[in-house]
Amino acid sequence: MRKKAKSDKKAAIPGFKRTPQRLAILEYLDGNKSHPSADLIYRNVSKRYHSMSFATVYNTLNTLSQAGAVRELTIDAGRKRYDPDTSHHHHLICVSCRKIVDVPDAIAVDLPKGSARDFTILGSHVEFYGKCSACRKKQSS
Amino acid sequence: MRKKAKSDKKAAIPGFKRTPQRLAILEYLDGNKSHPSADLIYRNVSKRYHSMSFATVYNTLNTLSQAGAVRELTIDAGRKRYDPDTSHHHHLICVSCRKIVDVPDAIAVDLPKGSARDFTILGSHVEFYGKCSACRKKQSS
DNA sequence: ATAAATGCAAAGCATTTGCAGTAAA
DNA sequence: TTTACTGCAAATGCTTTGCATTTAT
Repeated sequence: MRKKAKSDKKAAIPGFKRTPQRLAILEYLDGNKSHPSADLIYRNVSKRYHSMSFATVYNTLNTLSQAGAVRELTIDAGRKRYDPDTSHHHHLICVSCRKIVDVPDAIAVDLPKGSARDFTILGSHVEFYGKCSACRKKQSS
Repeated sequence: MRKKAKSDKKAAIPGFKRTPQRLAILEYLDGNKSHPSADLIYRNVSKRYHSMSFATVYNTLNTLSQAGAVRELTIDAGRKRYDPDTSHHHHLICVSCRKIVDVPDAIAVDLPKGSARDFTILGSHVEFYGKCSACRKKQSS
Protein backbone atom coordinates (compact mmCIF):
# COMPACT_ATOMS: atom_id res chain seq x y z
CA MET A 1 0.00 0.00 0.00
CA ARG A 2 1.35 3.32 -1.13
CA LYS A 3 2.09 5.93 1.53
CA LYS A 4 -0.90 8.24 1.82
CA ALA A 5 -0.55 11.99 1.40
CA LYS A 6 -1.92 14.30 4.07
CA SER A 7 -5.29 14.00 2.43
CA ASP A 8 -6.97 12.84 -0.71
CA LYS A 9 -8.24 16.24 -1.73
CA LYS A 10 -6.79 15.79 -5.17
CA ALA A 11 -8.92 12.73 -5.78
CA ALA A 12 -12.20 12.20 -7.51
CA ILE A 13 -14.54 15.13 -7.77
CA PRO A 14 -16.66 14.40 -10.82
CA GLY A 15 -16.37 17.00 -13.57
CA PHE A 16 -13.68 18.82 -11.63
CA LYS A 17 -10.93 20.09 -13.86
CA ARG A 18 -7.46 19.93 -12.39
CA THR A 19 -6.28 23.44 -13.26
CA PRO A 20 -3.01 24.77 -11.87
CA GLN A 21 -4.92 27.44 -9.95
CA ARG A 22 -7.08 24.88 -8.25
CA LEU A 23 -4.16 22.65 -7.47
CA ALA A 24 -2.38 25.61 -5.90
CA ILE A 25 -5.39 26.33 -3.71
CA LEU A 26 -5.72 22.68 -2.75
CA GLU A 27 -2.05 22.51 -1.94
CA TYR A 28 -2.30 25.55 0.28
CA LEU A 29 -5.31 24.12 2.08
CA ASP A 30 -3.98 20.60 2.47
CA GLY A 31 -3.30 20.04 6.13
CA ASN A 32 -3.86 23.72 6.86
CA LYS A 33 -5.11 24.24 10.40
CA SER A 34 -5.46 28.03 10.28
CA HIS A 35 -9.07 28.18 9.06
CA PRO A 36 -8.22 30.88 6.51
CA SER A 37 -10.62 33.34 4.92
CA ALA A 38 -10.93 33.61 1.14
CA ASP A 39 -8.82 36.73 1.25
CA LEU A 40 -6.00 35.01 3.14
CA ILE A 41 -6.11 32.10 0.75
CA TYR A 42 -5.93 34.50 -2.16
CA ARG A 43 -2.97 36.38 -0.71
CA ASN A 44 -1.02 33.28 0.13
CA VAL A 45 -1.65 31.39 -3.06
CA SER A 46 -0.86 34.51 -5.08
CA LYS A 47 2.64 34.55 -3.68
CA ARG A 48 3.48 31.30 -5.39
CA TYR A 49 1.02 31.26 -8.22
CA HIS A 50 1.01 34.60 -9.95
CA SER A 51 -2.06 35.85 -11.80
CA MET A 52 -4.50 34.28 -9.39
CA SER A 53 -7.80 36.11 -9.24
CA PHE A 54 -10.33 36.51 -6.46
CA ALA A 55 -13.04 35.12 -8.68
CA THR A 56 -11.11 31.91 -9.10
CA VAL A 57 -10.52 31.58 -5.38
CA TYR A 58 -14.21 32.06 -4.67
CA ASN A 59 -15.31 29.81 -7.50
CA THR A 60 -12.97 27.10 -6.36
CA LEU A 61 -13.96 27.36 -2.72
CA ASN A 62 -17.62 27.20 -3.63
CA THR A 63 -17.08 24.21 -5.86
CA LEU A 64 -15.06 22.47 -3.18
CA SER A 65 -17.58 23.07 -0.45
CA GLN A 66 -20.44 21.90 -2.61
CA ALA A 67 -18.43 18.78 -3.31
CA GLY A 68 -17.86 18.37 0.39
CA ALA A 69 -14.11 18.67 0.06
CA VAL A 70 -13.91 21.74 2.24
CA ARG A 71 -16.00 22.94 5.12
CA GLU A 72 -17.34 26.49 5.19
CA LEU A 73 -17.19 27.96 8.67
CA THR A 74 -19.66 30.63 9.72
CA ILE A 75 -17.81 31.67 12.83
CA ASP A 76 -16.64 35.14 11.95
CA ALA A 77 -19.26 37.81 11.47
CA GLY A 78 -17.81 39.51 8.42
CA ARG A 79 -16.26 36.70 6.46
CA LYS A 80 -16.39 33.01 5.75
CA ARG A 81 -13.56 30.79 6.89
CA TYR A 82 -12.58 27.56 5.23
CA ASP A 83 -11.54 24.29 6.78
CA PRO A 84 -10.01 21.51 4.70
CA ASP A 85 -10.66 19.10 7.55
CA THR A 86 -14.13 17.85 6.75
CA SER A 87 -14.27 15.36 9.57
CA HIS A 88 -16.74 16.05 12.32
CA HIS A 89 -15.07 18.28 14.86
CA HIS A 90 -15.65 21.44 16.84
CA HIS A 91 -13.88 24.77 17.30
CA LEU A 92 -12.38 26.96 19.94
CA ILE A 93 -12.33 30.64 19.07
CA CYS A 94 -10.28 33.40 20.66
CA VAL A 95 -12.65 36.30 21.23
CA SER A 96 -9.80 38.78 20.88
CA CYS A 97 -7.79 37.71 17.87
CA ARG A 98 -10.36 35.38 16.30
CA LYS A 99 -7.83 32.57 16.14
CA ILE A 100 -9.63 29.28 15.64
CA VAL A 101 -8.34 25.93 16.83
CA ASP A 102 -9.81 22.49 16.35
CA VAL A 103 -11.50 20.51 19.06
CA PRO A 104 -11.71 16.77 18.50
CA ASP A 105 -15.16 15.31 18.20
CA ALA A 106 -15.20 13.70 21.61
CA ILE A 107 -18.12 15.65 22.92
CA ALA A 108 -21.46 14.13 23.64
CA VAL A 109 -23.97 16.65 22.40
CA ASP A 110 -27.60 15.75 22.50
CA LEU A 111 -30.70 17.81 22.24
CA PRO A 112 -32.72 18.00 25.42
CA LYS A 113 -35.77 15.79 25.06
CA GLY A 114 -38.56 17.45 23.13
CA SER A 115 -36.37 20.22 21.72
CA ALA A 116 -36.17 18.89 18.22
CA ARG A 117 -39.89 19.39 17.73
CA ASP A 118 -40.57 19.01 14.07
CA PHE A 119 -36.92 19.01 13.07
CA THR A 120 -34.89 16.16 11.65
CA ILE A 121 -31.46 16.57 13.14
CA LEU A 122 -28.57 16.25 10.73
CA GLY A 123 -25.59 17.36 12.76
CA SER A 124 -24.17 19.73 15.26
CA HIS A 125 -21.26 22.04 15.84
CA VAL A 126 -19.95 23.42 19.10
CA GLU A 127 -18.19 26.75 19.30
CA PHE A 128 -16.16 27.34 22.42
CA TYR A 129 -15.26 30.92 23.16
CA GLY A 130 -12.17 31.85 25.06
CA LYS A 131 -9.01 33.86 25.18
CA CYS A 132 -5.72 32.52 23.96
CA SER A 133 -2.60 32.99 26.04
CA ALA A 134 -1.11 35.50 23.63
CA CYS A 135 -4.15 37.74 23.95
CA ARG A 136 -4.32 37.22 27.69
CA LYS A 137 -0.76 38.50 28.01
CA LYS A 138 -1.34 41.49 25.76
CA GLN A 139 -4.40 42.76 27.58
CA SER A 140 -5.29 43.29 31.17
CA SER A 141 -9.05 43.56 30.60
CA MET B 1 -44.72 43.63 43.26
CA ARG B 2 -45.63 45.12 39.94
CA LYS B 3 -46.30 42.74 37.05
CA LYS B 4 -43.14 42.36 35.02
CA ALA B 5 -43.09 43.08 31.29
CA LYS B 6 -41.68 40.46 28.92
CA SER B 7 -38.24 41.83 29.60
CA ASP B 8 -36.47 44.78 31.08
CA LYS B 9 -34.83 45.91 27.88
CA LYS B 10 -36.03 49.41 28.45
CA ALA B 11 -34.13 49.63 31.70
CA ALA B 12 -30.76 51.01 32.60
CA ILE B 13 -28.21 51.28 29.87
CA PRO B 14 -25.93 54.07 30.97
CA GLY B 15 -25.85 57.03 28.58
CA PHE B 16 -28.49 55.41 26.41
CA LYS B 17 -30.98 57.93 25.11
CA ARG B 18 -34.55 56.72 24.92
CA THR B 19 -35.36 57.92 21.43
CA PRO B 20 -38.62 56.87 19.76
CA GLN B 21 -36.64 54.99 17.10
CA ARG B 22 -34.80 52.98 19.69
CA LEU B 23 -37.94 52.27 21.62
CA ALA B 24 -39.60 51.06 18.44
CA ILE B 25 -36.70 48.69 17.78
CA LEU B 26 -36.72 47.46 21.36
CA GLU B 27 -40.44 46.92 21.21
CA TYR B 28 -40.11 44.90 18.04
CA LEU B 29 -37.36 42.79 19.55
CA ASP B 30 -38.96 42.26 22.93
CA GLY B 31 -39.93 38.64 23.17
CA ASN B 32 -39.15 38.11 19.50
CA LYS B 33 -38.11 34.51 18.80
CA SER B 34 -37.48 34.88 15.08
CA HIS B 35 -33.78 35.82 15.28
CA PRO B 36 -34.24 38.60 12.72
CA SER B 37 -31.58 40.18 10.56
CA ALA B 38 -30.99 43.94 10.59
CA ASP B 39 -32.85 44.19 7.35
CA LEU B 40 -35.91 42.41 8.71
CA ILE B 41 -35.86 44.59 11.78
CA TYR B 42 -35.66 47.66 9.60
CA ARG B 43 -38.56 46.57 7.40
CA ASN B 44 -40.79 45.67 10.30
CA VAL B 45 -40.07 48.67 12.45
CA SER B 46 -40.47 50.95 9.43
CA LYS B 47 -44.06 49.83 9.03
CA ARG B 48 -45.03 51.35 12.33
CA TYR B 49 -42.38 53.99 12.77
CA HIS B 50 -42.01 55.96 9.59
CA SER B 51 -38.71 57.63 8.66
CA MET B 52 -36.59 54.94 10.23
CA SER B 53 -33.17 54.65 8.63
CA PHE B 54 -30.82 51.73 8.22
CA ALA B 55 -28.09 53.64 9.95
CA THR B 56 -30.22 54.00 13.03
CA VAL B 57 -31.07 50.32 13.05
CA TYR B 58 -27.42 49.37 12.79
CA ASN B 59 -26.31 51.96 15.30
CA THR B 60 -28.91 50.82 17.76
CA LEU B 61 -28.17 47.14 17.31
CA ASN B 62 -24.47 47.75 17.79
CA THR B 63 -25.08 49.80 20.89
CA LEU B 64 -27.41 47.17 22.28
CA SER B 65 -25.05 44.30 21.66
CA GLN B 66 -22.14 46.18 23.19
CA ALA B 67 -24.32 46.81 26.21
CA GLY B 68 -25.18 43.12 26.30
CA ALA B 69 -28.87 43.77 25.77
CA VAL B 70 -28.97 41.82 22.54
CA ARG B 71 -27.01 38.87 21.27
CA GLU B 72 -25.42 38.94 17.85
CA LEU B 73 -25.70 35.59 16.12
CA THR B 74 -23.11 34.52 13.58
CA ILE B 75 -25.09 31.66 12.18
CA ASP B 76 -25.90 32.86 8.71
CA ALA B 77 -23.05 33.36 6.30
CA GLY B 78 -24.15 36.59 4.72
CA ARG B 79 -25.82 38.48 7.53
CA LYS B 80 -25.90 38.89 11.24
CA ARG B 81 -28.97 37.84 13.16
CA TYR B 82 -30.07 39.34 16.44
CA ASP B 83 -31.47 37.65 19.51
CA PRO B 84 -33.05 39.66 22.31
CA ASP B 85 -32.78 36.61 24.54
CA THR B 86 -29.37 37.05 26.08
CA SER B 87 -29.62 34.07 28.38
CA HIS B 88 -27.31 31.18 27.65
CA HIS B 89 -28.99 28.92 25.15
CA HIS B 90 -28.32 27.13 21.89
CA HIS B 91 -29.84 27.02 18.42
CA LEU B 92 -31.35 24.66 15.95
CA ILE B 93 -31.07 25.78 12.35
CA CYS B 94 -32.98 24.56 9.34
CA VAL B 95 -30.43 24.00 6.60
CA SER B 96 -33.05 24.75 3.94
CA CYS B 97 -34.91 27.84 5.05
CA ARG B 98 -32.44 29.03 7.70
CA LYS B 99 -35.16 29.20 10.31
CA ILE B 100 -33.60 29.31 13.77
CA VAL B 101 -35.24 28.00 16.91
CA ASP B 102 -34.01 28.14 20.46
CA VAL B 103 -32.67 25.17 22.36
CA PRO B 104 -32.72 25.48 26.14
CA ASP B 105 -29.38 25.41 27.87
CA ALA B 106 -29.74 21.90 29.23
CA ILE B 107 -26.77 20.50 27.41
CA ALA B 108 -23.62 19.41 29.14
CA VAL B 109 -20.83 20.60 26.91
CA ASP B 110 -17.31 20.12 28.05
CA LEU B 111 -14.05 20.29 26.25
CA PRO B 112 -12.24 16.99 25.98
CA LYS B 113 -9.34 16.97 28.41
CA GLY B 114 -6.32 18.75 27.08
CA SER B 115 -8.16 20.51 24.28
CA ALA B 116 -8.22 23.92 25.86
CA ARG B 117 -4.45 24.12 25.65
CA ASP B 118 -3.54 27.70 26.35
CA PHE B 119 -7.10 28.98 26.17
CA THR B 120 -9.21 30.36 28.96
CA ILE B 121 -12.71 29.19 28.20
CA LEU B 122 -15.42 31.79 28.49
CA GLY B 123 -18.45 30.10 27.02
CA SER B 124 -19.87 27.88 24.34
CA HIS B 125 -22.62 27.71 21.80
CA VAL B 126 -24.06 24.66 20.10
CA GLU B 127 -25.57 24.83 16.64
CA PHE B 128 -27.76 21.92 15.68
CA TYR B 129 -28.43 21.49 11.98
CA GLY B 130 -31.55 19.92 10.69
CA LYS B 131 -34.55 20.19 8.46
CA CYS B 132 -37.83 21.57 9.63
CA SER B 133 -41.04 19.78 8.74
CA ALA B 134 -42.15 22.48 6.33
CA CYS B 135 -38.96 22.06 4.31
CA ARG B 136 -39.12 18.30 4.54
CA LYS B 137 -42.57 18.35 2.94
CA LYS B 138 -41.58 20.76 0.21
CA GLN B 139 -38.57 18.78 -0.95
CA SER B 140 -37.91 15.16 -1.68
CA SER B 141 -34.12 15.45 -1.61
C1' DA C 1 -26.97 73.96 26.92
C1' DT C 2 -24.74 70.00 25.49
C1' DA C 3 -23.81 65.65 24.44
C1' DA C 4 -25.67 62.22 21.70
C1' DA C 5 -28.81 60.27 18.08
C1' DT C 6 -30.99 60.68 13.49
C1' DG C 7 -31.08 60.39 8.49
C1' DC C 8 -29.04 60.73 4.32
C1' DA C 9 -25.86 59.46 1.01
C1' DA C 10 -21.45 57.88 0.16
C1' DA C 11 -18.00 54.59 1.25
C1' DG C 12 -16.27 50.03 2.60
C1' DC C 13 -15.75 45.03 2.61
C1' DA C 14 -16.81 40.41 1.21
C1' DT C 15 -18.72 37.91 -2.32
C1' DT C 16 -20.93 37.07 -6.80
C1' DT C 17 -21.66 37.51 -11.67
C1' DG C 18 -21.32 38.37 -16.84
C1' DC C 19 -18.52 37.57 -20.38
C1' DA C 20 -14.70 37.12 -23.65
C1' DG C 21 -10.67 34.56 -23.85
C1' DT C 22 -8.24 30.27 -22.55
C1' DA C 23 -7.20 25.69 -21.27
C1' DA C 24 -8.36 20.93 -19.57
C1' DA C 25 -10.46 16.78 -20.95
C1' DT D 1 -13.59 19.99 -30.02
C1' DT D 2 -16.25 20.60 -26.42
C1' DT D 3 -17.02 21.83 -21.95
C1' DA D 4 -15.57 24.16 -18.20
C1' DC D 5 -12.38 27.45 -15.93
C1' DT D 6 -9.88 31.93 -15.64
C1' DG D 7 -9.52 36.71 -15.07
C1' DC D 8 -11.21 41.06 -15.26
C1' DA D 9 -14.31 44.48 -13.98
C1' DA D 10 -18.71 45.65 -12.80
C1' DA D 11 -22.39 44.57 -9.72
C1' DT D 12 -24.48 43.11 -5.43
C1' DG D 13 -25.47 42.71 -0.52
C1' DC D 14 -24.59 43.81 4.11
C1' DT D 15 -22.69 47.08 7.18
C1' DT D 16 -20.29 51.29 8.45
C1' DT D 17 -19.21 56.15 8.34
C1' DG D 18 -19.12 61.35 7.79
C1' DC D 19 -21.65 65.08 8.56
C1' DA D 20 -25.24 68.52 9.07
C1' DT D 21 -29.51 68.60 11.61
C1' DT D 22 -32.40 67.40 15.32
C1' DT D 23 -33.48 65.79 19.91
C1' DA D 24 -33.23 63.78 24.66
C1' DT D 25 -31.46 64.91 28.82
